[in-house]
Amino acid sequence: MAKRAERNGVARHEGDATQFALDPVLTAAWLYYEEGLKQDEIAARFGISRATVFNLLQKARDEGAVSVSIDVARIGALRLAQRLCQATGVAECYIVPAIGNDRPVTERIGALGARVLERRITPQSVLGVAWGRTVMALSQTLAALHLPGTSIAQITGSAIGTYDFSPELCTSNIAVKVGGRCVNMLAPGIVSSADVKRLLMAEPIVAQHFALLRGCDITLFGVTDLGEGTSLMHSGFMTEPTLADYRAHGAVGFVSGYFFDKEGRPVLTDLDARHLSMPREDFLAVPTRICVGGGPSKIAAIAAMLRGGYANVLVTDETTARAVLATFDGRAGAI
Amino acid sequence: MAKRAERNGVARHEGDATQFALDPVLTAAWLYYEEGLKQDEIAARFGISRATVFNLLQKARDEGAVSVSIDVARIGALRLAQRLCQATGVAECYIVPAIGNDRPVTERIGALGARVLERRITPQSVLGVAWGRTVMALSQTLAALHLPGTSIAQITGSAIGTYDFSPELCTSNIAVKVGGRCVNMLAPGIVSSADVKRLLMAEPIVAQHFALLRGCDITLFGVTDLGEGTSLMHSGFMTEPTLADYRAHGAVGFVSGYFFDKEGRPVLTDLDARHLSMPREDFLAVPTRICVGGGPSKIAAIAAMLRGGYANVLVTDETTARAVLATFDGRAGAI
DNA sequence: AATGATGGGTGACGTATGTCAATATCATAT
DNA sequence: ATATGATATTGACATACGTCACCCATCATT
Repeated sequence: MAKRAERNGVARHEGDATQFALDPVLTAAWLYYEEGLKQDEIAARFGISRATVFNLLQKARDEGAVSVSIDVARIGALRLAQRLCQATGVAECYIVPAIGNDRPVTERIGALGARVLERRITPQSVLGVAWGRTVMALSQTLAALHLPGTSIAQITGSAIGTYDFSPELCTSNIAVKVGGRCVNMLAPGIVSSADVKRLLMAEPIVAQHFALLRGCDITLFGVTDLGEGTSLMHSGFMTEPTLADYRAHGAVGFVSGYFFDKEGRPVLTDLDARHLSMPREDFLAVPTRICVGGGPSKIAAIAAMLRGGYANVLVTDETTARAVLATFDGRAGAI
Repeated sequence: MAKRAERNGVARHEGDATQFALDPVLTAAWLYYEEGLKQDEIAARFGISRATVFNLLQKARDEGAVSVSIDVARIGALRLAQRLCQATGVAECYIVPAIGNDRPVTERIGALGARVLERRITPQSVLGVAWGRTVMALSQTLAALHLPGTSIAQITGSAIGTYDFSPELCTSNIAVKVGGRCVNMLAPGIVSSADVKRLLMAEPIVAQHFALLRGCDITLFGVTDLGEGTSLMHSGFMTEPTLADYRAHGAVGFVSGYFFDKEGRPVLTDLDARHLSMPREDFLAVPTRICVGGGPSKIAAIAAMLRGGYANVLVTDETTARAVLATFDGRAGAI
C-alpha cells in the first residue's frame, strides 16, 4: 500500500476557515501523542469520525512525522553485551533478544543495526557499505533521515548478475533512506588477472573511489561463514573451487572482501590479487566499523572476525552472542 | 502454582529472571515497539501475565527507554508558520493547534518549545535562560538529555522572594533535564543605583557570568505584556509605579530584561541603569533566540517583540499566531 | 514465631484502538 | 455534463490495551 504525503481535502477548504487550518495529520499527531487526547476527543472536536482520526495517525506514523524510538544505548549496556565487549575487546555490542517475532534472525538483527547506525551517522559522514542479507535487511528498516551531506559508498565490487542483496542494492537503498549521495563502484569486483586489477586500480575513476573510501568514518558490513549455505556462493559472487581453496588455506569467514582464519589472521589466495576491494589496512583504519550478523552457522566466523579486529561495533542476536562468548571464555555460557 | 515455583527457582541463580536473561524492561520494549509483538505474545513467551508486560512497558516509557517523538521540523513547515515567518522576518516559527487538551495554553506552548529546544541544543551549547511561566512549563516537559558539556546560564537577575517560575528555578530545572552545568547569576536583578550596578558588573564573578552569556549559542525566553495580569508584577519583580513609568514611555512588552514599544524600539527608564541583565547588543548577537509565549493578552507584545528582532525562533499557539499575523498583514486572518 | 508493611504480579473488566467492507467524494478523461 | 477510477471517510465489529483491587511472597519489627 503506497502512502502518499499530501495535504488532504481539508486544505482545499481553506476559505471555509474550518478547524483544519493546520495540517490534519500533524495536528492529530500532536494532539494524540503530545497532548494525550483520545482519538474520540480529537474526532469530536474536529467533527470527523474516529476512524478517520486513526487513519490520520497511521499516516503520521507512516510518514515518519511521529516515531517511537528505543534508547539504543541501553541495549548496548545490557550485561551480556558488556560481557561480550570485555571478552572480545570490541568497543560496543548490541544484541536482539533470542525470543522475538517470527521473522528471520537476519531481519531482526538488521532492525537493531539500523537503530545503531541512525545514532552513529553524522550529517557529514562517509559511510562505506558492503553487502549481505543482513545489511540489506538493515537498509529496509532504516528510518528516513535527511542528511544530504553524507556519502554512501560501496566498499566491495560486484559480481555479475543481480541477487536480492547485491552491493549496489544495499548501497543505494541506504543512500535513499539516509538522503545522502550514493557512490557505487564503477568496476567489477573480481577480474581475470592481477594485471587487470592493477590497471583498473590506476584508473582515475576507480582510484578516486578508493580515495573516498579511505575517508570513511563508518563502515557497515555483514559476515559470512564458508559453509554450504554461504551467500558467497548463493549470490554467485564466488564458486565452490575458489571457496575450497580458501578453506584449504584455513579460512573460516569473510567480511567485506577479506578472508580470515579462526584466529582472525588474513588468508590470501591468488584471488586476492584479482579482487577489487578497499585495502585491508585502510579498512581497519576506519574509526567505526559496524558488523551486523548472527545465526548458528556464523558463530565461528564471528568469533574469528572479532579476533581479527575487523569490527569494533557488533550487532547480533542473543543466541549467537552467547555462543561467541563461550568461544572466548568457557564459563560464559552460564551468563 | 508449580509452574511459578519452578520459575522462581530458576530465576534465582542469575540476578532476577532467566527467561529475561537480558533486561526485562528493555526486552519487552524491544519486542513490543520494534518487533511488533502483542503484549499477549510477549506474556505467553515469557510465561508472565499480560498485565506484567504492560507494567514493564510502562516502566520503559517512564524511564525514557522508549520515547515517541514528533517531527518538529514539520510543525515549522505548516502553512501558518511559514506565513508568519515571511510576514515577520522571524527565521522559524512553531505553532500548537488552537484545539487541544484543557491545560493552560502556556503549558501547551511549553511542550512544543521543549521539542524545539531538544532539537536545537548541541552537546557543547551554552544556553541562556530567562524566566516566565511558559519557560517553566517548557522545563517541566523537557526530555532527559545527556549533555554534560552544556552550560545553562541565567540571563537575568532575580528579585527577592520565590515564586513558582523564578529565574533560578527555570534555569536549574532545565539544567537537570539537559544534564548540563547550571550557572546562576550571583547578583540581584535590580539594585538601588546605577553606581551599584556598575560596581557589581565589575565584580569578577559577575563579569565572568556576563562573559559566559556572551558565548551563548541559544537563548530561551518568554514574553510579557504590561497589562494588569503581567507576571512582572505578579512575581514581585517590579512594582506598579515602575511599570506605569515604562508604559508612559510607550512600552508595550518585555523580554528577558528589555522593554520595547509597539515598533519594537527600546524603551528605557532610569530602572535600566539599575537592572542587571545581558547587554541588549550581546543578546541580539546570539545566533538562536527562542521565544516561547502566547495567549490573547500577549498579542501586541509579541508583534512588537518580533519587530524589535528579539527572537528569531518563535513558539506560540495558533490563535495568537493568527492575531499576530493580522497585525502585520490585514488579509492574513483568512489563512 | 507472629505481625505488619512493602511491592511486584495477577485476573477480570471496561474502554480505546485497529480493521474492514461499504459509501461518499474528488480529478480526470471522454 | 457524465462516466470512471482513485482516494478519503465512515459505521460496526473484533481485539488489544489500560486499570484496579487483590494476592502472595519478602523482609523488618515486635
